[in-house]
Amino acid sequence: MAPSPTGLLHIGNVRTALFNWLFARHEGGEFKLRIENTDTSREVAEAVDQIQASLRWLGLDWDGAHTFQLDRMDDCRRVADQLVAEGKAYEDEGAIRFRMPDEGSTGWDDVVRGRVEVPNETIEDLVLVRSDGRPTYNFASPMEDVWDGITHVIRGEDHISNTPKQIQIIRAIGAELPVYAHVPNVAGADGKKLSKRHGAVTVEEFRKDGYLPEALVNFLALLGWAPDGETTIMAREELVARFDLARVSPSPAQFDYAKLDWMNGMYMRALPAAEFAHRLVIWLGENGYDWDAELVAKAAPLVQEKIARLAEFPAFAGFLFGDVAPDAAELDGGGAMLAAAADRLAGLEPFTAETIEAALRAEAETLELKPRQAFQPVRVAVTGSRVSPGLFESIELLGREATLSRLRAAAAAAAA
RNA sequence: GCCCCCAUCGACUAGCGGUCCAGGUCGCGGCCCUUUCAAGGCCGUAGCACGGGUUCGAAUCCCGUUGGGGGCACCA
Repeated sequence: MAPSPTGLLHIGNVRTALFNWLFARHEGGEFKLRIENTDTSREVAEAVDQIQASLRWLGLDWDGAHTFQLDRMDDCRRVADQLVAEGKAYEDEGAIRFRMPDEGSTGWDDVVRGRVEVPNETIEDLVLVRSDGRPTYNFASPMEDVWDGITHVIRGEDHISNTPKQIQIIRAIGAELPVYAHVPNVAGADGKKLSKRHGAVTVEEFRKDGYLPEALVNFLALLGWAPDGETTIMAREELVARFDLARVSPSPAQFDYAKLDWMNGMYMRALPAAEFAHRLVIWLGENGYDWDAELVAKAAPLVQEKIARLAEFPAFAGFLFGDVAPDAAELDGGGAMLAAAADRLAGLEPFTAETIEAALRAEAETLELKPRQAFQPVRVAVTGSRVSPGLFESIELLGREATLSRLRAAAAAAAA
């Protein structure tokens, strides 16, 4: 994988990186991380650390230390001089340009696209070394592929037009060509390049939105690849075991956030309760919520089946961690039920979901209310919302004291 | 303008000449379950871009059209 250190990792690049990683792990090869920093003017200081943090979070581990393209500046310079000496390149206003052939064509067998052939007359003499001595990407990149013994170059389809240029350079120095595979782009719902206006695009944003890395990886793997058309949920090991570069589709895929949400929900529900609670605690901590970890752990089982992303937790279970402000209009004339519920719960022993449910159902019957009519005002009063985790479990967790004060305040508001 | 790439339900895809009046998943609609919301179960909706070939036979092969994407930097 060869990102340029210009900012946060884009999800489209991650998908490409994932294909590289899956391929390398499946084949028992190595996955290398190279930072392409020959454009010093666009470099962002923290980018390298951020890129590595994102890859680690996703579990895409690379082999050996990461390398910097600019470190090969002198080596590139030497090769360029050699090419000039051989007449294969020439100086041009302080820069060095490669002499592209004018006739014939340059082609390769792309693993995902098949044979690609480009007429040489459409390829310009490209700059190898800038007038300030720094090599360009199109020169340094193939050179590094050769020096690092890269066997497979798996990259985005935007590099297709660079490939014949890089092939010509590698041929000029008499080295062996790597295998090329150009994977399709990832587009937004409108078919255009995935960008901010479509939603989250950087790994950090997905993390902040509460997606699980294993769900994101599973989803991304299916963007342009499928093992058989039937299997959808696949753990990391299964993805590695079944991944096949040749089965990657050549047509671009649209990023479907709704399907990602569904898949993330599947992964969250499949987590052991303790692990789910742990993830919640971590996420809350990373996102500025200073909530009691023990209470979070107790609330976790109540929400595990009901939310699709960790970030939904605060809105859904926040009533356990702070005051609520129910909308009087939503109490829906439940004054009698609210007051009676408070009375019933006041002396209830033990105070458990089971006994709470029995008490409230008994009251509903007394008042001749349907469950829905009876419980909804109570839910609004206690949780501050018409949508919440299970009512009785929520009340038990909230505790008698807070529940009674909320019920009484709401009863008063409903009566007013 | 030139070069390259792509084309199956709204989306992701299976399909690599007959077993496809096209299968799976998401979404969407309906029903069931139900204290809300979800989850879960059942049922349903919807597609081979178009036109020519090749062939006994085409979603599958070839050509063209149309549509979409990418690239034409001393960016990567």
